[in-house]
Amino acid sequence: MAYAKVEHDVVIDKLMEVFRSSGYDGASMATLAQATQLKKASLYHRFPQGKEEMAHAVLRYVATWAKSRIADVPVVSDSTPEDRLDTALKAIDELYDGGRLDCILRALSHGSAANLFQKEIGAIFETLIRSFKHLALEFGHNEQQAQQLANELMVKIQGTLIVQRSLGQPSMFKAMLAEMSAKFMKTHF
Amino acid sequence: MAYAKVEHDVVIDKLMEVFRSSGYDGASMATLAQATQLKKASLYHRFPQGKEEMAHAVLRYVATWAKSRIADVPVVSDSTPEDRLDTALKAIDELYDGGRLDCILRALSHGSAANLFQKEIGAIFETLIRSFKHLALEFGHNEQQAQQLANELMVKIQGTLIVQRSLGQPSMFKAMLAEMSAKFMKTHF
DNA sequence: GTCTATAGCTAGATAGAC
DNA sequence: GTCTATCTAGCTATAGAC
Repeated sequence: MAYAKVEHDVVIDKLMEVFRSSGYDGASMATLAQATQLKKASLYHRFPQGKEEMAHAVLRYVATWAKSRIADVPVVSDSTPEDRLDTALKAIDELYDGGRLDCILRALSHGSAANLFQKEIGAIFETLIRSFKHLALEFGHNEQQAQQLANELMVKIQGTLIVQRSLGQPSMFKAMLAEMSAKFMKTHF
Repeated sequence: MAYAKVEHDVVIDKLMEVFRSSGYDGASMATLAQATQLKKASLYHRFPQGKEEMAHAVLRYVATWAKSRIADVPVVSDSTPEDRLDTALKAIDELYDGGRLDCILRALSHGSAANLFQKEIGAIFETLIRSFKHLALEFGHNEQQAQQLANELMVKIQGTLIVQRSLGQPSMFKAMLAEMSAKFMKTHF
């Protein structure tokens, strides 16, 4: 590639920001160009298929993020399960800026994008669920409990983002993460 | 009004269908006209402020629905709390067609609509939460438990709709409603 | 109240200079 | 790789006949 890799990452990050806040249909080429500080024609040079290719690139970035920040935490670390859960949930908290930001996966799941990225988005959700399920197993939960906890975490992340926004109560997200953390650590006897 | 009221309701229903599936930004006047079987100019006659006024009308309709189908259930009925909870949750299940449909409140909460309808949408969420909290109190839950259960139900409705769609597992929504129903009925001692 | 027709604009996308 | 300039299609919105 002829352009610097770091700059490409910055472009991806800016594209993600626009898709996340505006949605796929709400993100225009003009907006995306302004955010990346590139002209529209330059964006088409990097992403010949336009918006759709940009969204794919963003989702590849998110998939990489999920693997490195969530899935690979148990692998690279030799710390306790408590530490690894804390690290993973802190990454989630950071990703959504304490619940203030929309979820990019949801933003690319609706409107005219409903069927375009379904497969990639589903795979990312599955990666996240599998990762948190493994963590739950480490705490001593059985197979079914671990699966339920991981599913519940995903559901509550998505649901809390929506309800918190609509109710204007910015404390819900962090409270939910703390509550779910306690649920993971508390094995039932 | 010069047009029949029943027809107006049909128009509102079709508008809601488009906003829900396409989102606010994805819903074009052409699409809205086609869905209502009216021409664009006729839509502007009924809704002089265009899309924004249509969305407001849809949200007024949803607020009425929430009051009549959820909030007023305890009032109009002299049945048991179990029956009333069942009726309310069946209304929710019907509203989302078993989790297959997007939530209109979420569809009108993002993109360029993010700040346009926040107040109305928040009020509808509050109505729903208040209603389910009252139901929880009837089952003997204390103030704090009832509030938590009602919040959890809202969060799980929204979150399950998203996760179910992305994972392609259409059974999650009904299972979640059944699980939450059990939680409402089971008072902790 | 409904329609046809159209104005004025912005969308996504491309050509071609540098 | 980046840019200016431009195309066509679709968008919101309105004028005015019936």
